[in-house]
Amino acid sequence: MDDSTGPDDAGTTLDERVRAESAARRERERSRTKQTILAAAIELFREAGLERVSLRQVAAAVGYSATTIYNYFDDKDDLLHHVALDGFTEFGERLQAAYDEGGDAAARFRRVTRAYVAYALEHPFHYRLMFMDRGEFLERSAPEGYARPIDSFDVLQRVIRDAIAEGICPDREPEALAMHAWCEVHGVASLAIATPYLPPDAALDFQDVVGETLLRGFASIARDGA
Amino acid sequence: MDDSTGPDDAGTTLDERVRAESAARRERERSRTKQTILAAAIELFREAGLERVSLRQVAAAVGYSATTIYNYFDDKDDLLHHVALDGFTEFGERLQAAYDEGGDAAARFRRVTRAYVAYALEHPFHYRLMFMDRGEFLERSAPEGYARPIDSFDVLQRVIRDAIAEGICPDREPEALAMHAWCEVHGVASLAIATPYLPPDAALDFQDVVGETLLRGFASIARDGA
DNA sequence: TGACAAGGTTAACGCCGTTATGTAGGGTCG
DNA sequence: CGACCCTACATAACGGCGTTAACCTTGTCA
Repeated sequence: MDDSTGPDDAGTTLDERVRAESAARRERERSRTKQTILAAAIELFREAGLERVSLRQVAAAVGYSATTIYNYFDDKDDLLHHVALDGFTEFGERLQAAYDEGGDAAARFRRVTRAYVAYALEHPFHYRLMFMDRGEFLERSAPEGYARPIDSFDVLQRVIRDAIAEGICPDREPEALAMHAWCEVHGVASLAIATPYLPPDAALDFQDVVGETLLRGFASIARDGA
Repeated sequence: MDDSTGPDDAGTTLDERVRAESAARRERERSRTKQTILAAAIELFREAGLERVSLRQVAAAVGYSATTIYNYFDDKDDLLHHVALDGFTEFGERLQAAYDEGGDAAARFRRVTRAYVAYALEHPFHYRLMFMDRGEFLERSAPEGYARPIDSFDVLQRVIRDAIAEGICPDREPEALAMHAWCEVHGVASLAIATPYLPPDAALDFQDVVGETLLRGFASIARDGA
């Protein structure tokens, strides 16, 4: 907003510039501390999930008292939201990367859905937090600098649009079809994570079969109608 | 086991019979109290989920002190396990009822999968506990008198066997195909429960579409091969 | 009668999230 | 320079949690 921090602004006194510089430095310090706390929370969370993340433990990990966390986050929920946002960002990037490898719609579908399940298996605590325990984080507005969680869903939707364009998917609303695909992959991922009957080792191969069957179903409807 | 409580057993003294009767009565009392506690826990849980179920609150609801719960359950986890078992029983019965309405395999598939999602929507806290938060309960051995959780899965498996028999499903291992169907319905159910992007109102209709597509996919593979 | 077990109690421990309160230090300004 | 205030931390405390230990009461039984 205010650009008085520039070194050669006309109409600003030295005093004003010093003050602005100082405010900016404090802002940076503050942001750095916040990142430090968040990093510690994420590390604890990655290791052992929610049970390990208490304000007291996070604070101890960074050498602060527990109440100091409240200087940087509204409450524990806000801190967890930031942990989730960290997950959404990496998750979105991985889906995007899988999409960007190119190929036809079917190839993209296979890679993106596989990447989806792979992420869940590699980061089960994050996946739980984002899509099972605290799904409401999905539509909580993200602070500046964070990927919108919904972006991951956009990747799925683009895959579907490609598939429609290639005629291997019925010409319905892409949102609904993408939601359909989401149910697929989420079903596989979450059962693998949360129940003993779909062992994580087998889940990726299983996803291949499930995904292929969905492609067959879509193609069948696209060809012969509903 | 011991049938000495019968009124006309030869070789038992009056004393023995009185003692046995008394022991049996104590056993009944004990079981009744346990059921009372469990019922209170289930009621609290149905209303507000895990957050509401603390040993202290359950105890208060039945007029005991918190520590008394430990006379009837190992710990909080054991109590929750029993709450889950209650859910597994009703869940299994509803799937079974849907199966029992008859019809061909496709009709049974539609009804059972729809009943699956319907249960999840009606009892979201129970569904969360059973299949999302504490999936390990699925293979924890159930105490006497409780349905084996796995029985619900058996219903799905029977539907698949019927479908294979009718040729609308590829002739693969029924376990894997049932797991496939499980991923389907669990994906729909759990996204509807846990995330804001699949509204519960729409989930049942959505399941119809998803289920139909799976049938198409299975039929396509059964017809043309993988 | 007297030991004993069963079923209940209260007290306490160490966690937890959160709030109220204090304090040390630097920035701002008369 | 000194008064002030705001920021960034700290400590203490509250109520709630699961759980354990210690105690009491009461009915059973040798």
